[in-house]
Amino acid sequence: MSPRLDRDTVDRILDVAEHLVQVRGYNAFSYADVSAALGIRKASLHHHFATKADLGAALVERYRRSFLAALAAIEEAPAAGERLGRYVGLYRSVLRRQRMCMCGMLAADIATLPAPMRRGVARFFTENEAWLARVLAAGRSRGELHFAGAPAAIAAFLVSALEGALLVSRGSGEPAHLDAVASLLLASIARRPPGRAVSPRSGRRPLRPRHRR
Amino acid sequence: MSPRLDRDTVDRILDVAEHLVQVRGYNAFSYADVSAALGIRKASLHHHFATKADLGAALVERYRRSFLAALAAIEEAPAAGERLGRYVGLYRSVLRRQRMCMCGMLAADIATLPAPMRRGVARFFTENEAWLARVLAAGRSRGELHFAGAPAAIAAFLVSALEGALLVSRGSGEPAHLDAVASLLLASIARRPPGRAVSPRSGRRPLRPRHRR
DNA sequence: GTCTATAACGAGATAGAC
DNA sequence: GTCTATCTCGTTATAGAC
Repeated sequence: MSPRLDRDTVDRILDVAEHLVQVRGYNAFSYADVSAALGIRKASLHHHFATKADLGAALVERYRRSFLAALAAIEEAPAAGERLGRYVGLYRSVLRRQRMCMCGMLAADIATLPAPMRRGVARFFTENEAWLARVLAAGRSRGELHFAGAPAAIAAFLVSALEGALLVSRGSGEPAHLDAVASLLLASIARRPPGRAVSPRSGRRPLRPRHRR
Repeated sequence: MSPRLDRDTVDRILDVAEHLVQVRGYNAFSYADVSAALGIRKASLHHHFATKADLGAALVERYRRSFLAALAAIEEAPAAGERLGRYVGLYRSVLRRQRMCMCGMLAADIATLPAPMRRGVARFFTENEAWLARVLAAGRSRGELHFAGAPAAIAAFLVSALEGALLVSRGSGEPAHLDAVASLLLASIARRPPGRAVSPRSGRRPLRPRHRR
């Protein structure tokens, strides 16, 4: 009975566990940590998630779905540039909250994860890249974006750069790292301003902050 | 006495531990793992590294120095393009050996590391980027490379993209990921062919595989 | 659904013989 | 320098009362 309360507890457990994984990694958080944060006993946690592997699998599944939902929300923006800006914003927000992308963190832990978690992590990245590739392809065909090569390759590139920027920002203790990378990424793909004549050096300037005409 | 044998044992311990960290992370390897791999008892390991924190600090220090040495070796190549190619090759080699960059891995674990390790990891990234920035600046001033913006920003960008490519390659189970990213990176910085006139669309093409011309 | 209590194990670390 | 033996603690997990 009382499926409502049950649901809530499960969600609260997942919230805390997700945060812990994003900050400490899968192997450096325990039921005791979740227990302390929630004011609930370890044994009670096992009632909701029998094993840590079960908890981990639920964690990945929820994160993946919620990320996909965020991507779907971004598609409501009509302009490709806006979509990319918001996509990058997802990563900025992760860093602002002093976390790592949960699946990026789990990618580091991959060798130690149970198989269902590994599959979920792989799926997160392939779906993430597939979505990006669609946005890129649509944006280019509408003349809103400018890049050469396969959208899938650029998508892989964007995901790598953003995940890496989160990682290096943590490692170097320099949060501005991500902003520098994000600016370069967006500028290198944004449409060149159409009014601008082709000056000899107009070639490539991956640096300027976006918007601007 | 017998400092020779001592040295060797220390090195073998560090070799095994480094591998374990690159594959499993700092929190998912133990003295028991090293012990088993080396055929030496746990207590003997403690003779060489009193605590895991000591072992970890030595690990970071050695990795950082050895990476710097690899960078110094790369500088023997006179051409900037060649230097960058070899730099990217360092990352390719890590992936080929089915590992993660050790400091990239430790960047994920950063919240759980003892302070000396954290400092070593941060230093690894700043030195790494500083070296790259120098290579980029020199290459551009000699007309061998082509990019806009501060070399330091591009350096941060390259490191992020490569670390991220290693990470995502692991997470997605798709090793080709890194190759795609590496090609895009090198192409976006390589010198534009001088013979080529400035065509209306020559603007920006971060995409095409280098050489050609 | 939550609790207390406890089992079973592996981790990092130490003492002291050889 | 390496060993055996042992300690202490934290971890995942279970049993069974409330």
